[in-house]
Amino acid sequence: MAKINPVSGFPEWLPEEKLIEQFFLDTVRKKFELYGFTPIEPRSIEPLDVLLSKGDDKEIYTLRRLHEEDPSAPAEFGLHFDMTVPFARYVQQYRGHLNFPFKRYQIQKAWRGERPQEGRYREFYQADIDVINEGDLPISYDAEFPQLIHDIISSLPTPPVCIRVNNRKILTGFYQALSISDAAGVLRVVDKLDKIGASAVIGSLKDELGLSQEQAELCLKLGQIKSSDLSFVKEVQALGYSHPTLQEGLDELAFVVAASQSLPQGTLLADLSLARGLDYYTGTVYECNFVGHESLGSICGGGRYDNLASDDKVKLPGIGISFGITRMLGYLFARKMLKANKSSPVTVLVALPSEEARLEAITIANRLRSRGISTDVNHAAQKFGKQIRNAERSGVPYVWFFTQGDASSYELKDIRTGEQTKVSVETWEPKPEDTKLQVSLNLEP
RNA sequence: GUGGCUGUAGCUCAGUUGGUUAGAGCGCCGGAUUGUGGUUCCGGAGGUCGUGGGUUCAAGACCCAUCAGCCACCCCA
Repeated sequence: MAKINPVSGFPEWLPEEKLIEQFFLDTVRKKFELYGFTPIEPRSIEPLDVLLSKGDDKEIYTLRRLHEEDPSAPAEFGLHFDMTVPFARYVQQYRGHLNFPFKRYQIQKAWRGERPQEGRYREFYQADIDVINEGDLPISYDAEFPQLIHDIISSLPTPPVCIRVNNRKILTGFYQALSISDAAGVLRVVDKLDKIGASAVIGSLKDELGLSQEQAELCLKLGQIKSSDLSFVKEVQALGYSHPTLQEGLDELAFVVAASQSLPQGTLLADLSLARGLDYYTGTVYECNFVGHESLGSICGGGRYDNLASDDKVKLPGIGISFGITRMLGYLFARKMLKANKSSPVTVLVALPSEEARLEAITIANRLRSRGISTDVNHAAQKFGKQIRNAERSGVPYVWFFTQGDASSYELKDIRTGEQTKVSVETWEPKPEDTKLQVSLNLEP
């Protein structure tokens, strides 16, 4: 092998980190199933025209064969950059085999060619849930997602989440009432309010989009409205403009906010500057941050799309959100904020007293394994001190000692307490906390 | 994709205006401790200074390119 180097944007975890990642993925998966979502795993590649169908400004990794007949021909396939667009294709393709409303989850890697930095990678896990229906999808589905997001984040060893929510109809309806034609442009600018500030938003709206001073100020005022309860409705109405789409959006957002009032204070915030990507969202949009770690950016986001999977005859509206698992982990790992109780799946290390005793050690290990206890045999007949140290370094909680040919000699040392007791290979059981990976959040550093 | 900062042992970092054999702490390995870890003490290994090229009598220090990490833009998980 030639030079070994990392590849920019393609993170690789160490074993302890991978165990933690697996813990995150498992936790999320169980919650998804708890809420009634069913797994699918569409292929990682899509025809380029599918990937580009909702916008052509994507940074896509394309795919080609080394021995292609015509190496200069344009690539036909690309790696998917999210789960939603391929899901829409999947639903259309298998519609006859699916039951609606179809609630599915996908936990897969996605690839984007963007320039990497912390929290932004070229290869990363997304944990994605969507519900899609034929005909109409009631607003009550929109209202379920904040509860679900809060439940999932609460079950992970991360900082608490703040879920910001908005409805695109409020923004587009309001802009129509103001006779603004370039709604998408305004969305893009107002979405940056938190980052660039009020005066820069006004400036961009006027200089780049040609809005009048009055239009720009009204767009800004709308975007500055935030509330954790229903008071945003009156604030919007106080601006003095009405439009059917605007009213529809207000009603929907009010429903979502009202349904989420049982969440802890500060978890849900109606934020009328929130717009998100321009490609397919048509109604409710969500975006989530870790409280106190806003610089990381959004760790979960999504929304409602009414037209993504629809064709001329049948409407297939859907709502989906995606959790940025790799983004969270990269950030938490870099700050050493995650602590695990073990760094190896092994529960028991059988100490090897001599090379001649190896077969017996393997027999002991296999007995334990047959009862579901993850067991390893030390690789060499080292001094016991070293064997204990090996266990300690791998995060293995127990070391099993025996004298060759003497089944009554079995003793088990808990290396966390130093305690050593006589045990039987047929009856000893580890405590649940010994076998189960536990990850905790360390906010101190 | 655009712009900026950074890159010296496994890790965190020193390294004078370019000058001979590149250092420290932690970690790692061995021993004290003759088969039961974590403390202490003693000893040891480990670096073509990210990589490639250039300037110079001389480059870890300067220049160029490239790769990687981070930051801002862009976009979003």
